Amino acid sequence: MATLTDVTESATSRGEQTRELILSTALRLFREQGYGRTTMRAIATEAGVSVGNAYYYYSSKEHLMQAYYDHLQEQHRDAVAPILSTEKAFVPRLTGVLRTWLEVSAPYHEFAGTFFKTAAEPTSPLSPFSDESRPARDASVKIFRQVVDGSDLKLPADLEAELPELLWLMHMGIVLFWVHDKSADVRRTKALIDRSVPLVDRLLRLTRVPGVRGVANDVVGLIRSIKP
Amino acid sequence: MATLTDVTESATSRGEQTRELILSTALRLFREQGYGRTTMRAIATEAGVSVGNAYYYYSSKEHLMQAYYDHLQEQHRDAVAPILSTEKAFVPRLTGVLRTWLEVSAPYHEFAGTFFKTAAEPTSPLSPFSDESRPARDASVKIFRQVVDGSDLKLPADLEAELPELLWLMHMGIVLFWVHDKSADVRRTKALIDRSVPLVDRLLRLTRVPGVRGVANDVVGLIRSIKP
DNA sequence: TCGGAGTTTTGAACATGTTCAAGTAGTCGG
DNA sequence: CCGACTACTTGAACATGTTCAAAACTCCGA
Repeated sequence: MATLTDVTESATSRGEQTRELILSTALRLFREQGYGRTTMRAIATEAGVSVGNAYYYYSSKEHLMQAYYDHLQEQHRDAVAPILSTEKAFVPRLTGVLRTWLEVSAPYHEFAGTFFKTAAEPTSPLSPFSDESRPARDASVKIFRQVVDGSDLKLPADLEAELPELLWLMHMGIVLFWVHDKSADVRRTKALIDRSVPLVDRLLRLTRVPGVRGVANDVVGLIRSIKP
Repeated sequence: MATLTDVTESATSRGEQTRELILSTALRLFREQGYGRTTMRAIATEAGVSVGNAYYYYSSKEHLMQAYYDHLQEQHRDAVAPILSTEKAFVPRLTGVLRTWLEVSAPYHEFAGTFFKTAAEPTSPLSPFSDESRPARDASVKIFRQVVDGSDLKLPADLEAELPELLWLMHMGIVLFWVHDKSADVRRTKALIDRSVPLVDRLLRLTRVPGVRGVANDVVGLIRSIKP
């Protein structure tokens, strides 16, 4: 609960407490019964407010999820800090960041599917590509920029500039895999991380090989050309 | 209409006509007003049946979309045949297949977002990774297998075996990009295809370079290890 | 203290996907 | 032709996200 109230600066107007009460109740119910089975009526009742009041603070059920996403984001950023400040090698840095995300998100694995469902819709404000979630996305990319900058990697400047976003994309891919991962203790996702990170490392270092550098340049050019 | 009725073998039982009437009405309304704004009541009314009857044939609104997806699949397979039988070089083969998908799907671009939204949910039968959509997925992968097999590519056997699925994955990525592409005439998606295909081609041919082959082998190993 | 402006709260009403018990119609063995 | 079995059809009822007009509350200046 404390983590939730910490998030916003101390109550600015009357309703802040109600807002947070609704949010924490919603997150709890989402976790306990899944997103689909949690009704707005249930959230309102459990929080001791009316349905209309819940809508006064969160204009839709999806927006409650958006709030969850921001919450997750902050937890991840905090949990990752010690790794980034101690570890210097690229592989453990990236592995650590990705596995930490797994840990932070674990309680929500079951209902995460529904989250990414709505996130996949381009018109949804929850889409990871939407303007509305730019702050969260930028914050996430920033983490990967730290992964790159603080590491022992030596890369061509242009590739290094694009790399954080590419790693964020990789992260999104892993999240997609995780959402579908039904193995015990998400073993398969963990395996994916542990095996793909060293591979990325090798690939990146390969960019020094003459024949490969050309392709790498093309990749960078492609990325740049399709950016909005 | 013809394409729709062709799909299933000639009427096996009484209700087949009704089934197809409902489907074609639904697809038309989806196209005309978008998925979200098309109500089941509207579909039923327009098709001249009751709401309950629509549910007798399609157990949910999502299943109507599943039917649309199958329909699209078949159109793509047919439209792609001439390319696969004439073109021999890998780059134009793959480019042709991907751009043809764009053409076939163009009328549905607007409401495709909603489609892929539900498709992204792992528990949905519409998920491209679900058992229920395995037939459609296999059919799609098969197209990419033809792209590889009929081309001038010379690759290590294990990589060649995995390549069709990898290309299908690439296709999914492009679809995701397309869904979010708001540029006129989906120019950006077309650019993505035209630039990324030659890049893939170069990457694949690079696997002959000694230093690269090791990485390629690891990629193949990784793919295999995470398959369910 | 009073009145009003802004903020918060309420719950009934609405829209729409979905279910279901009941009805209808075609079909087949006798 | 009859009865019954299956296939099909119906529409009212239900569940739940969302809206909204009205009420309640808070705060502040006169």
